[in-house]
Amino acid sequence: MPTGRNQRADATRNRELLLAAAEEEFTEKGLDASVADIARRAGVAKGTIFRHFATKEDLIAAIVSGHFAALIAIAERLLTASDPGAALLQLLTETADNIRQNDLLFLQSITGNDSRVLALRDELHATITALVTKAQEAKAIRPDLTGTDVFALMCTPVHAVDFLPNPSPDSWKRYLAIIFDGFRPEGATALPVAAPDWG
Amino acid sequence: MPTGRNQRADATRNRELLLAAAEEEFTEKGLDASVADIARRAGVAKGTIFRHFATKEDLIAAIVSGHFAALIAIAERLLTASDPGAALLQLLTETADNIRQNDLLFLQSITGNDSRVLALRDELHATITALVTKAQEAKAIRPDLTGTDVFALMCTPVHAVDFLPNPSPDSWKRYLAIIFDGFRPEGATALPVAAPDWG
Amino acid sequence: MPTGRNQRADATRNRELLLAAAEEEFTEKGLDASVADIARRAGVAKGTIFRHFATKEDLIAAIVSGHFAALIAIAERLLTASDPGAALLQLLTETADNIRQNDLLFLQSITGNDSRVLALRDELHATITALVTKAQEAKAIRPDLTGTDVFALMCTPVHAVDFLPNPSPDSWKRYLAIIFDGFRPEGATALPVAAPDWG
Amino acid sequence: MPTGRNQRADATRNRELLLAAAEEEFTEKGLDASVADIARRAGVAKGTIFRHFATKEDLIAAIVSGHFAALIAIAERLLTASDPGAALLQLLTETADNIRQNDLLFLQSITGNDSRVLALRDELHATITALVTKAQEAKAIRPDLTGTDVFALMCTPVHAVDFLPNPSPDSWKRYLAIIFDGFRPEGATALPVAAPDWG
DNA sequence: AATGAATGAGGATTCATTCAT
DNA sequence: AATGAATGAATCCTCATTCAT
Repeated sequence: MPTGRNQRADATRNRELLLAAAEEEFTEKGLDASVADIARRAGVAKGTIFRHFATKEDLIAAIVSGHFAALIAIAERLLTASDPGAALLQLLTETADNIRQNDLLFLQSITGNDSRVLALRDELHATITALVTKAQEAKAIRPDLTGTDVFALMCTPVHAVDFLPNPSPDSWKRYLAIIFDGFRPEGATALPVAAPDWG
Repeated sequence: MPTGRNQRADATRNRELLLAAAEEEFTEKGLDASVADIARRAGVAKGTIFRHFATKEDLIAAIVSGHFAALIAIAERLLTASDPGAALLQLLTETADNIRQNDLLFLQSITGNDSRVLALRDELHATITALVTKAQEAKAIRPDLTGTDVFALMCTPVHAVDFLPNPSPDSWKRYLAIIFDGFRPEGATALPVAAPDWG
Repeated sequence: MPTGRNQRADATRNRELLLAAAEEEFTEKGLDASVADIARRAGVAKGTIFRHFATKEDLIAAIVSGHFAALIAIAERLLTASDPGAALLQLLTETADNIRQNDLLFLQSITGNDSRVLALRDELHATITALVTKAQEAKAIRPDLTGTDVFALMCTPVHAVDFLPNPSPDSWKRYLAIIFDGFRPEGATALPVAAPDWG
Repeated sequence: MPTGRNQRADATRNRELLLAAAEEEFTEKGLDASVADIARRAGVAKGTIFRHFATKEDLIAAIVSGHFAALIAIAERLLTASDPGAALLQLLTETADNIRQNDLLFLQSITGNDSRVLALRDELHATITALVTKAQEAKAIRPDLTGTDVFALMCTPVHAVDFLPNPSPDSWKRYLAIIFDGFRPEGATALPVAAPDWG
């Protein structure tokens, strides 16, 4: 016996289906994935997509927001870890793993105006910065590194894999290890340019 | 009255104009830059573009080929340098600098079928591998690194900058330095996964 | 707990709310006013509108019917006035005033098939014809004018205002006066074409 | 042997075909006539319409402009007539005749921002005002009438016909005669409202 | 070889209407 | 009776590509 609650449950399910379908389509076809294809993949009518997301851009913002939120959760959890250096490496590992399945990095380019996305991005940046500071106090990473640097480099291991002819699903771990080795405090080269501002 | 020779000269010039205009447009607007805008920027008619490049994809392949060729030239020149470690760093620096001006990375996604582009990419990969080997023989970089690894990581300094809210034009130098620090042989962490195959 | 009676009362109220909201929306946005906006303005769900009016066209027909009914009431009241000429002018004045607030003229274009609207229109035409005849018997207006003529010209004062760059709300009175001056019997020009048939 | 000139001639012809088709479609279906239908009627592809008119609104502006230009030509020609009163009547006659075939009055509603249309409208208004002044100096029409009044009333004879169940193509002449009788100077009623401003 | 007009498939979005709850 | 989610046809417009000149 379906209640009003059930109806809402159906709509919620459609929303999830759409987000999932959109992620897959965007991953496969990039930003030009069509709303029609997303709807088809989700098994709903084209119009339904606009009930849930007023605009294609809104849909993208929702996806990006979801990922940022997930990354924030990861980072906050790691903030209480006992070994700050390991925690930072763990953050980068989980981040890359989260991103690896759906490389939505390019989606960010469109969400530059969405205040919700921007707020989440700032929050993630702040949490990462806190983690970086802790790791530096523990002398686990080089002292000239900033949270902004880590934020910028966070996705590069996954991205590096994209330039390979036959990307294997695990190679990002290799590139993360190399980059993290660049974070070591011992024998670090003096950096040629000052750290970029965040805001 | 233009002679056959002159006409050919004009056509060649148009080709160059179109390639230059296309690079600028793609840099500014990404893959969605329109053929019409490129033609307008080059100062030729829309139809002319298709006389030179059968397809928008062909045009992109031509651009990407040009950049690969430039990178190959750089790499080959550095092959004869006396300090192989410095040469490798120099390669990555010049590559990033070359890319920074016209980020054509996204263009690669489309050229996966173009045999000319693939051949050039293979050639670049081979030259980089030779440089890497020399640097390893000189013990300038860690021995577990492969040419494929360097190829994959080559663009990441530039890409990292794209994730910053206010990208400053020089920040890639900072990220290249950090990543290159990860190439140091001393105290390198054992890499968790094997190097990916190239072909 | 609403009883059957209460529910019916609610439904009636909803119908009125919808009609009022629809008039406002149509006035503001023309025929393209959306059913969704009307529902929102009325404070009911979109589905409810279709319980009351099977079709958007039906809703429009209901509005037009209401206005025709109002005009009929005005005309019938004036049928008993002592000065038939003044009564005719009064009819045109009240009509224009009624129309001015909600220009529903454009709505008529759609209701050409609705028998209820057509019947009301015929009734209004008949009443106007009676008023015209009385005015002619009193020699207040030119004898070659027909009820059909007056019906046709009835809305023109309001419409004339629409062609002005800055319409002022009272200008229709000016145009009604001018047109009504064309109704004067003295010195009337012979009309070049016969009066149109009504049905 | 077709030259560049011929090609241009073809394009010009398509432009005319499109304008004609658009007028017919708009006349039949109102502002909601679809671009696709217009293209089909003109016998060209949908895309062609946008080569000639960047926007549906632009197309409408072109139509309205054409009509305003025609009316201006009529008015200017009549400015030199010997009998100014007859000239004014003639203007209204030719205007109505011009408009009768394609009632594009409603199209004006959309062109409120198009400076070209606005300029033509102002020019027409000015010319009409000149004609009115001349007619008043000749005591052919009432002295309290303005060019703005005539502009506003210009289309009403045609519009009146639209409210008839079976509009006959000539009835507008009847309504023009009636309205023009309202312009007579003798026995004119004092107008209840001041003449509206133009700009 | 160059031009630019024409083509038509494809894209995002809107909206009247239907339907499950 | 009311709700609001889902539908899918229709709309304006864009753009790579073709073609007549």
